[in-house]
Amino acid sequence: MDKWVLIDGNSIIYRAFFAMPPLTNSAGLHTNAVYGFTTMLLKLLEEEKPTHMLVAFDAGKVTFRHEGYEAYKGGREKTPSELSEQFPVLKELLQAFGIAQYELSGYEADDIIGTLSRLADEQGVETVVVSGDKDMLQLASDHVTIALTRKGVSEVERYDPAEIKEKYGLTPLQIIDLKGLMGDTSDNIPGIPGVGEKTALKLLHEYDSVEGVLANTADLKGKMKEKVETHQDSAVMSKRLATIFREVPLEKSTDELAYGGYDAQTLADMFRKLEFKSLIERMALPEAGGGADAGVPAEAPTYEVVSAASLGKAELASLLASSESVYIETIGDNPHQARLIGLAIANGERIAVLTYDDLMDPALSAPVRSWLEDEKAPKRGYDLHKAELALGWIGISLRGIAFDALLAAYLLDPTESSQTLAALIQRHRLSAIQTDEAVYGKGARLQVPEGEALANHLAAKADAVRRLVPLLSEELEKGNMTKLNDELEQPLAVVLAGMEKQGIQVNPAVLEDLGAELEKGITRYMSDIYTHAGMEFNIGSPKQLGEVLFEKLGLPVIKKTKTGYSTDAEVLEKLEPYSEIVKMILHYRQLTKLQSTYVEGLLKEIRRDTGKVHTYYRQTIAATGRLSSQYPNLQNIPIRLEEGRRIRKAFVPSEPGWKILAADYSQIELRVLAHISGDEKMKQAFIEDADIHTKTAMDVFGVTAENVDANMRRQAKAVNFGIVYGISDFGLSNNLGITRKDAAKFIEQYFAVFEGVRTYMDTIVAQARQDGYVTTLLERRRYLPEIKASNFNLRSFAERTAMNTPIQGTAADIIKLAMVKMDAELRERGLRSRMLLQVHDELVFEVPADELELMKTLVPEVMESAIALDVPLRADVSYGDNWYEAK
DNA sequence: GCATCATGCAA
DNA sequence: TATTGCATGATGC
Repeated sequence: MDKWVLIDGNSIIYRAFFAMPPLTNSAGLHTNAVYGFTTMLLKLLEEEKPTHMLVAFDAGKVTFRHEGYEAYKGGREKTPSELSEQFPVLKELLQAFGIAQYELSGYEADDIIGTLSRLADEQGVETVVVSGDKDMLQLASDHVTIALTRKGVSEVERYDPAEIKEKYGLTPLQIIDLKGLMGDTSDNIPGIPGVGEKTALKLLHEYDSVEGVLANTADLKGKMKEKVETHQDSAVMSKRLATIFREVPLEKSTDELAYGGYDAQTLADMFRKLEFKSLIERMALPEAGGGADAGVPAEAPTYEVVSAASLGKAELASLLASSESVYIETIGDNPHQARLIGLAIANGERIAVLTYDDLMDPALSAPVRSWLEDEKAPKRGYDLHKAELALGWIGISLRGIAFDALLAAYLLDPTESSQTLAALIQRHRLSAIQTDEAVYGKGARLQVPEGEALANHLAAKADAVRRLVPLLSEELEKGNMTKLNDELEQPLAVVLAGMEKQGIQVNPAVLEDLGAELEKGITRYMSDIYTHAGMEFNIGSPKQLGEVLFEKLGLPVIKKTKTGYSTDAEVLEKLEPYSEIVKMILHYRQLTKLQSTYVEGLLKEIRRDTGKVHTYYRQTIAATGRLSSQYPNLQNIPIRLEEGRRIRKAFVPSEPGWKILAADYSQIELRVLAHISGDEKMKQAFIEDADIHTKTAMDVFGVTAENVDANMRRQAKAVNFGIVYGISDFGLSNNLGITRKDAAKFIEQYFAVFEGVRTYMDTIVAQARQDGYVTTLLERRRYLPEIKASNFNLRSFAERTAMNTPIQGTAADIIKLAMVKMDAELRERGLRSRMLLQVHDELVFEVPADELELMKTLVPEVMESAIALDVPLRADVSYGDNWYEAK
């Protein structure tokens, strides 16, 4: 049985372009639309198993539809160059897939598809038409189903005539009448002005067709009658424009559409050119390519893989002494619970592999263990931070970390989504290694091989590190980041591991009591909400909640998400006046959030044996240079509302009589801004240690300190925040609930006062445009390729990022410096106090009573002197019996 | 089982 | 259509 799949190429590539995040290969070619198209193709091939396939394209600019209506498809924005450059690529890709493509001068893709689907219908061939355009529904029939893309491209929704009937109450052909009445702004088809989908459907249910409506205008009333009568011609013309022409003189026989599968080698070469690594992986395409610029194939290893067990004592000792790299393998995302798989130690010719079992055999592993723990034996590796934790939990302390390829790769491009070894190797055009997923599988299918397969993979990774180290070092040097790496990030990794291993004590009783209290509140609100709604439903489901609020109770819809009604807190606050249920829902949300994320979530993370939680700070995630925190995230523990703030009472010292001491930078980001912009007015404010938001209000509103009221200060504060985030009038207006015009006025007034800030913002954007990147005070770098995009949204985002990253990133640099210095201070002074947490602008310690007075001065001193700026840095310190009290 | 979405917490 | 993150429950494949 034949099965045809007909694809509307133009429609799908457009959808793909706007649905996919920007993506370029290393040659700078945009590939996102082609990527999206490809994922859709793969899905179709798998699900439909077509015998015949065709991708149709529009040809030329003028089609028969323009005869008599020149404005057809007028008013469309020009295709962005980022997309138009992908058309030839797509056509090449289709060739590689072996899929037929067709275009015919004077006709659009949908006419070609219309004609072919008519033939399919006549011959009774099962056919699927794929498009993003609802017009295509008119082609549906007993044999032809229409697959419309839905959110993204790879997901489609299928329609046969019955489903169209169900959804619209129309036959496929009536879809044409629908468009005749309602028009289509994207094609510049007018329809009847003022008639939208709702009205059009109502009319069609009554009168069947455009002609039917026009013949019965007498039945209509008022405005509606007037509109329909005035725009009769328009409706008729619109219907004509919307009608897909199904008699195109095809110069192609349907035999030419036969699909015989793709050639794996050809496709792999194409994917490599596009750098679709994940797809090569997913489809298990061959590694080596025949093409000129195909990826670098895996070469025969230049090293010998040996089991450490098979080496003589002397041989092993000499290999360790001359080691060039080490790779330590763990499985599991949380390094505190990760399973240590094994390790490989490489010098040029020989790579020794130890499995976990080998490592647990004291006789065998003693020399390796002492090498790992030897501060003087330099280790060059990959993600040694994680390795240090995993080793730490089995009683081995990793010392002497000299270079970390992951950290270096992050500094070289902190936005790169994949920093895996396989990806790094490929980016540097070194001979390929297998991905972890290919070797281990993932999720439920995760299976670590034994013996040689595992040894070879570990060895390949150790070898990969060995080859990457000199390349990455050199690139760091070129980017002026050697010092940042060697003196800040690398030492910090060790400091972080120490903090993480130490952990922070959590008192479960505090959480359990709070949990019991929350439970009561949750039960109460739940029953109140059910009573008020007149039914029971899952309040936690935005979908069900939306149905209750907006359909059952009829509250006004404020905002929509891409899947339905929005019910977020911002929306609910606007709905408060309409129904008492809204406030209950807000309270319910607040309590359940605390219960599930903070009470239950935190309890789950407490180690049974020690009563502590051990977070994992990730040093290679945030594009700005900040840390992030996982398992649990201790950087988002509630503080703003009292109810949530009480969670902090559970964080206590791990030794009796000790205190929790916390110190936070005051206004560090605005101080950084004052420094890097050099704005005199702002610098002066900090030199005087003024309240910056009040000072801003005074200057922007032109009043004296006494005349700054709370509202003025609040607005000034919002503007200051906006400045740090890369301001836009839209963003500020949204935040302050004022018009965009007023917001723009505010910003203008602000810039009139802080001229240096304006100059800085202009300069940094220009610089980003010129260099392609921005830097922080310590030369941390972030590339912003989209600063040159023609797409307004992409470009604006890049511009805001250019403004924000040097500020947020420099603040991150500074607290990281303070952490490294603080750690050294504690050591050198032989103090027992321990640094436990970092929360972006705050450091948290546990401190014995006899060190409290010293630490109260030492911590802020170290933080304030971490770096000298043109304005003073200020850190406020506080302490108490738990984190809540340290406020 | 897995990915994605909506939501909300922090700086 | 304001910057950077992470965890949760619901949902749909």
